[in-house]
Amino acid sequence: MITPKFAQIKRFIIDKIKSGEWPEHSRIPSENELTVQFSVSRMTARRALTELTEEGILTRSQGLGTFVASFKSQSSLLEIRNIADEVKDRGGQYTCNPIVLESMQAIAPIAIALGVEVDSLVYRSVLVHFENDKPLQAEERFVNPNLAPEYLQQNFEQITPHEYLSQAAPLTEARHTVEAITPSDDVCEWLTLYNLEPCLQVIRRTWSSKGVVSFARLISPGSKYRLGGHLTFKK
Amino acid sequence: MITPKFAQIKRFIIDKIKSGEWPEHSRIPSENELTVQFSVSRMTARRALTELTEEGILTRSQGLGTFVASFKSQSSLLEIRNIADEVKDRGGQYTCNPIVLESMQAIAPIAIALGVEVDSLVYRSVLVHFENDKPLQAEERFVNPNLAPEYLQQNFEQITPHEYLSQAAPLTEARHTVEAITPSDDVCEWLTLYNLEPCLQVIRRTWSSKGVVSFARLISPGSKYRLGGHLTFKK
DNA sequence: AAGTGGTCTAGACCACTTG
DNA sequence: AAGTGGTCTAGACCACTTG
Repeated sequence: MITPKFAQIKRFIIDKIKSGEWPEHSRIPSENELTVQFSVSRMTARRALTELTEEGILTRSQGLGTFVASFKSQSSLLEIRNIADEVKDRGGQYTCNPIVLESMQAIAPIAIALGVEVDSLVYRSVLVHFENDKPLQAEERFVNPNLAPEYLQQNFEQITPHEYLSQAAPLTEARHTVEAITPSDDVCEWLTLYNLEPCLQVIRRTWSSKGVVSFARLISPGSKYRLGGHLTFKK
Repeated sequence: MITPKFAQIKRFIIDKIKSGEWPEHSRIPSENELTVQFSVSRMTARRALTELTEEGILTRSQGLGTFVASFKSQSSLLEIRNIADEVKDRGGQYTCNPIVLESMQAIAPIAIALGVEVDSLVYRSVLVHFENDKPLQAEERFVNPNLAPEYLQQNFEQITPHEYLSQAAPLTEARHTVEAITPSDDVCEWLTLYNLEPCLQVIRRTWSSKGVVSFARLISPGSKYRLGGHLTFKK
């Protein structure tokens, strides 16, 4: 099996919604109807509906049915933006300084995050993104070599890791955590921080259809970087 | 049935993690082991593990097992959640300590953020949210009195400002910025921080159909709070 | 009464990892 | 070879909403 059945049903529903055939707030087929239509068990149809509900695309009501949620509520607080574009968009001069580019043996937490075997080879890059020659963000990234075998051959002064990986293995999913940290010695060196200024750390795992592509720590001085977001609610 | 079985298993796992019995990154029982232990079907044990994984509490690897993820509190960047629910959902005891509840004259930045005239009266509240009697988040909020005239009469030990305002003036829109800061003296006092630990600050403006309802600063110790997010890409 | 979603069972086959 | 998580089946009973 290449694409799981529940994923096919999700795709089918998303396509109906995107095409406009199933408008906002309209009722969509019930679990039982999908069960017949796709010749699957109810648990499988249900999984598609449950996941789309968690993703904010559908809403469900016991006894009533399943409905298309409002489109507006789907905007995300954290867009995945390419930092080079971000800097250029606000008129800054973007440069990048690669510091490390290597293969290494994955210790357990990295192997687990990447979904590879412990001690297998993974790629690691460390680079610093500059805005107008001032360090804006340090990026330490671990890459699954199976999904991006030519990662180490790239010239990261020309293309950001995020740009390259988006081409090499199209993203299907990302998870992040955001926290405030005291920078480690490494980070202070990378960002040339002389004081222990609070830093904003984003940890991001990205998936393509074949699995986890990479696992990155993005660290920026608190005084120079913030994240912004915008949400709209239904009704 | 009062508490579903999958929820009981989730609670069991969370308790083990909170008690320290199952430390960070340790392996926890497999689906099959839980199946025996709780006399449930594998699908039910699996549901508990799947949901905890989506909540960022566990990580899973095919062939390897299921592991405890890091400890810090998580919240979704993609939705506006009520902090009381967030704490309760992970099995913590939620309490709230209101510190300030007053009307004041709006200085310029606050008046602008709220869309009212400079020097007009606005409401201000400061309260601290506790998880298991430890300060988790300080909240300083400025409220537009035209849209929530009875704000100061509420008992914020019973209902959070966010809950109350959601009822009083249904939200239509929110904007936030997230950044890492060094806590001010005020914040250190509110959170009883003795060191200048980096803090995560979320600034949030919320709108109802009639305008800006409130403007809040939510500040949490970096060691105790993180935001999490989950994105799915569509094609 | 009929349909909906919510929970659950007791199986099955599979891909993946480890000994 | 044995254990792990990932997908799936064909049923079941339930609470809830509607006609």
